[in-house]
Amino acid sequence: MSGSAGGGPGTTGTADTDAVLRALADPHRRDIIRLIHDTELPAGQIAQHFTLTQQAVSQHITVLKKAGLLGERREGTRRLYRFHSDALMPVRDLLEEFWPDALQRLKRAVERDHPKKKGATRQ
Amino acid sequence: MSGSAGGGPGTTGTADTDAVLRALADPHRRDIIRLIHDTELPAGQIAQHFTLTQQAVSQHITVLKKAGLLGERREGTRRLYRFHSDALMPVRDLLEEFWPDALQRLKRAVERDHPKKKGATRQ
DNA sequence: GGCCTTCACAAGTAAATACTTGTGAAAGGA
DNA sequence: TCCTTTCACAAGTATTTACTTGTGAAGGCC
Repeated sequence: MSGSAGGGPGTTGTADTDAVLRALADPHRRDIIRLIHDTELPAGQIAQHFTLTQQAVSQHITVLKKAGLLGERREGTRRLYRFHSDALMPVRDLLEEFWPDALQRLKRAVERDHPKKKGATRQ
Repeated sequence: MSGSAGGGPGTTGTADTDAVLRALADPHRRDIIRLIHDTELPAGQIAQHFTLTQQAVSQHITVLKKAGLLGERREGTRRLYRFHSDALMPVRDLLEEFWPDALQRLKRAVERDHPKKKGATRQ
């Protein structure tokens, strides 16, 4: 059996899976992730990139945070957010379960794009 | 820029991505996919596996079908459904974009589990 | 102290979602 | 032909979602 990240009872992390997939199923939230994918950013700067209100973006951030996709670090009055890639485990597990062949293709794609990098796994 | 599956204007298939992720973000629908993952099944038999009404399951099937995750084949009064793994492309692309390291791990996992299988990609 | 800035909490609203019951179309068997 | 099976369409409802405006708490600067 694969993943089983959380410590919840029941089956293999269905609650997590739900939260993560639903969090990702919104273009605004995916854009937020893109913004802070490698750069840590304060909430205000994230909000500036959208036509939404500051509060709306804050709510999106909350959804992402509850799904485990965002980490928060307070610095004075500001709150800096960064992406938590580990939370994508349920998505990976789902792909692995539903479409194992995709992994073979991905493997080849990765080998083509990142020729011979070794053990670059962070965290 | 990765995938870009569809032929739409705008960015990289956001509409598809939304539909697929939202379709997957429901445990009932994921169970439906598990049921027909390798076996083709008529709607009625799918419905029997749930405590929901036949109509509710039919609605879930419609959602999955609209997301491209299910294919329909009519045979007499019955409608047989099968899983369309290609529709998971947006999910794969998302993983690739957001978590490239995961692919490295998957690659290793696949190599461990399927020692030296070659080009087993169906479709 | 007062006054900014940064940001989330609260409440309200329109639309979407996940169901229910009721019904009828499509196909096959008597 | 009528009758049954299989299944989606229709309409109604409760809950959730994606936003809005209003507000107040937390911290830094004068």
